[in-house]
Amino acid sequence: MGRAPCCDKDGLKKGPWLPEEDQKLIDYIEKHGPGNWRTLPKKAGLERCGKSCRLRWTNYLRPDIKRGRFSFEEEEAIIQLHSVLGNKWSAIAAKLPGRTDNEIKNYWNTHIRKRLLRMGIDPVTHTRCLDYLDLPSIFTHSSSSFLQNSSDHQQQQLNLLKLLGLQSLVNPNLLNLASLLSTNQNHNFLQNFHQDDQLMMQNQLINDSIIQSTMAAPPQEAAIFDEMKSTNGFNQQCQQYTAFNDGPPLMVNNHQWQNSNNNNMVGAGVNQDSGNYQAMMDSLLETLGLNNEEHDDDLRMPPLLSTTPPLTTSNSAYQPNSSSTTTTSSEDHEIDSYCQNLMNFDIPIDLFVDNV
DNA sequence: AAGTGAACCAACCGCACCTGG
DNA sequence: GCCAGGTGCGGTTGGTTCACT
Repeated sequence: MGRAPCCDKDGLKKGPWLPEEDQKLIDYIEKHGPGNWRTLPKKAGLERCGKSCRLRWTNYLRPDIKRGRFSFEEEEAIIQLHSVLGNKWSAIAAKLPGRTDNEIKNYWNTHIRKRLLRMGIDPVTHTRCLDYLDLPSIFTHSSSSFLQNSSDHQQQQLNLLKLLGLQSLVNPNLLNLASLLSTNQNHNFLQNFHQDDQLMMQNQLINDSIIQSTMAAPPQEAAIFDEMKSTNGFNQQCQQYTAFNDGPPLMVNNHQWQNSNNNNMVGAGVNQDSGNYQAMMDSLLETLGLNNEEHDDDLRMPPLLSTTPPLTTSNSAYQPNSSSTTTTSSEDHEIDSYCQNLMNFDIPIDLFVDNV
């Protein structure tokens, strides 16, 4: 049995609202308040369905609606909130006074989403896109620190395939968790909160991610995450790790946990911390009766998530200095670089986020 | 000036959740 | 606990405007 329609649509008007209709709706709501949307149209003398009236009021006629172009600050808030909340437009709108979910959604789809794509950033995951079909240019991308760190071409290719394997084979939920725990994106992002808020939010994000991952993960992975949740000091150790390291930890040689940015692996503290992380993961696996050789693929951290220099090689990726790509206006250029900064989470959003 | 395609955005649609009987 | 109505939300559509040829 299907649901009954929200109202009898026979004879009801659809399409754009006329000024007279707007005025009737405004007059009625100012006098009686929004109330029951189903009965409102009849009482207000409108030949519209209640749903249409509600939408017109909430998206257009409400007195507190701010109209006009989105400011840089608003755009910044939208991107950052979207990275945390996803397509929860109403939740995002709740953090931006005067803006409606519909308006934000439209602005995202028509402006921000395209801009991020042009910059080679996946607007869904907020991580860099990698065009797997353009492998030759990846192999010849000499500016990549990943390749610079390898000694010979064969090793470079081997590492690259390993890298791609990490990106494509690991459970996406694990990647999310891994990036959450370890990337400097989130470190910088969290850095901008007061310490208490920071700890609270980071724990919340970690717990949410673990819950989400556990729900979607196969039984063995679920068991690992249950253990992670119950392991004393796990969150604290992750925070310590991200506080000292620029990039996500990597599992190398099946046994060693290592900072992804080898150049920074020189300080004693950093090495010590890397060792702590490794010890943590090793003890966790041992507790579960697992060992690294058998399960490292499941727990390896993704090296490409945010910390490595741009490895995006898609033909459509935004390349500011490339003459072969479509040129953008200076304004777009400016906004693009602005967005690039946003993706590093260097700009505080605490003005917009009370509690996430 | 006319034609065409892209961009924009208000509005619609269908689903899911909430709530009261 | 079940059901139906009310409401909110996210995805999509289609009309209008703009830019380009």
